Amino acid sequence: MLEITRIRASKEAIAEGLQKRGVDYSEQLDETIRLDEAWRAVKGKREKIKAESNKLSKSIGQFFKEGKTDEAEAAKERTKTLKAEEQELKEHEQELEEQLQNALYEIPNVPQDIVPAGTSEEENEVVEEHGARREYTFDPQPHWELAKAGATIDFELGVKVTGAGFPFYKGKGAKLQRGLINFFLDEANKRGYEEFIPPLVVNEDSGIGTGQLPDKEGQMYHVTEDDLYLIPTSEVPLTNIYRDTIIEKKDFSEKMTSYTPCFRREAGSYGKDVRGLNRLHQFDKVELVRVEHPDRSEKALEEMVDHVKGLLEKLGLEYRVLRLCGGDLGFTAAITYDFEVFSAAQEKWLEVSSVSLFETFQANRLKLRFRDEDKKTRLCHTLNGSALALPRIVAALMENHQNEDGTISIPEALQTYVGFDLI
RNA sequence: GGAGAAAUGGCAGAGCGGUUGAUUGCACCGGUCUUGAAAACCGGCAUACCGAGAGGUAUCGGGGGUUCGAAUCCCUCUUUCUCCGCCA
Repeated sequence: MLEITRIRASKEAIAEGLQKRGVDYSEQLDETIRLDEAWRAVKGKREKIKAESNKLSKSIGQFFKEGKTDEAEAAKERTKTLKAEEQELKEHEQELEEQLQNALYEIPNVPQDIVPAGTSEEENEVVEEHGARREYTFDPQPHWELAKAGATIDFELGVKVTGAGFPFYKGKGAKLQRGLINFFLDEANKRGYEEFIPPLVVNEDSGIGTGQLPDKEGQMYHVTEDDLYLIPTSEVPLTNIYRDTIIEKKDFSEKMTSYTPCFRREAGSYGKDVRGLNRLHQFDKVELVRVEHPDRSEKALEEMVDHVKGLLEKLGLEYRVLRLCGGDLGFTAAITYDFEVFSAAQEKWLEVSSVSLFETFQANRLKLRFRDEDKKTRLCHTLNGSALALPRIVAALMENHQNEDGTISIPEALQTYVGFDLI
C-alpha cells in the first residue's frame, strides 16, 4: 500500500511511474486525494466538536464536586446536541476512511526507474545469461518421463491420494528434495540468514500484511472453519514476524530464511505449462526475507541476486536473469529479478526464483518501522526472494544432467547432501 | 472439549465512573557531582492521526454497548494461566 502522504506530495510522478505497468491509474490517484481531503475535513470538524464536549464533561464533574447541580444539569443538556452532531460526522468519517483504504488497496507499487515499461513477459529485460547450452547426442527426455523411468516422482499416485498437482516423491527422488533443501539452507546460513520453521497456516491479518489479501484471495487455500490460510510462500509468515514493530537497533539488517512447503490454488491456470513439476499446488521452497533501512535496500537486493546466481552456478545449470517489466511485476514489488533455467527437453525457460524489493509498500501495511537518528519512526524496506523453489530446479537438474541411458548425474556440490552421484 | 482466573506503557505493577495518557519501581537517555566509574540527586522517556503553531483527537488485548463522562460498569471475541478430559 502506498503512503497517502506520498500520493499527496507527488501524485504526478506516481501516475507516471505506474504507466509502466501498462495501466493508467491517474483517476484512482485523484480519487484517493479527493477522499483523503474529504476525510480529513470531516475528521477535523468532528474532533473539534468532540473536544468541546470533552471539555463540557470535565466541567460537569467539577460542578458536581462543588455541589452546583443546576449548572451541571444545564451542561448535560448541551452535550446532548453535541453528541448527536458528533455521531453523524463520525459515521461519515468512517465511511470515507473505508473508501480511502479500499482505494489505496487497489493501487500497486510504483516501479523503479530502471524497470522497463511493458505489458507482457515479452518485454522483460534479459540482464544476464550464464552457462552453456548443452549439446545432446540423443533425444533428451522431459523430466516426467525420466521420473517415471526412474520411479523418483509419482504423479498418478498424487492424483489418487489428493489430486492433480500434489505429486509423491519416492526413493532417490525424495532424497534429492531433502538434499536440495539442506543445501539451500546451508548456503543461506553461510550468508548470515537466520533459519526459521514458521507456521504453515496464517491468519487474515498476516495475509493483508504482505499483500495477498484482500485482492488475491483465490490464490490461497482458505481453512474456513478456523479462518486461516495455507501459506503460498514462507514470505508471509516470515515477513509478518515484523508486523506492528518498531526496530530500535541502529544498524539493523534482518535476514531470515526458511524452508516450507508452499500451497497455491493456481485457480484459472489449468491447461498451460502444468505438466510434470512445472506448476504444482504444493511445492517446496527455501525463501529469503530481509528487512532493511531504505538506504541499504538496494545493496541488499544486489546481494540476494548474487546469492541466487551462486546457487545456480553450483548446480551447473544454464540460467538467465530477467528484470521484469512493469506489466509483469507483482502488485507489491517495486523491482523484481526473475531467474530462469533452461529446460532441455521442453526447450523453454523455467522460472526458479524471483527476487523483489518492495520498498515501503509492504512495511506500510505491516506498520513495520525503525527509529531514525532524530528519534522519528520511519517505514523500513522489505525484500524477499526464493533461493530456491524446488520443483523446477529438480526438473532442470533431471533434464539437463540426464544421460543417454536414462540415468541422471548429480552435480558435485549436491553429492554430499544427497548421498549418491547418480539416479 | 468442560470449569475457573486474568489481559494496563520496554518490563514489573497501582488504579476499579469524573482534570488518569494513566501513581510507583526497574530499565533506558541527558545533566550535576567525580581524576574516571559507581552511588546519590535533578530532568526526560508510548504510538498514530489532524494542525503552520498553540493545541486537538484516538489508543489501558480486539470489537460493541451503558453514561454528560469509562482503564474502571455491561455484552462479545481473542489470547494467556490453573484444574479436568482427550491426544501426538
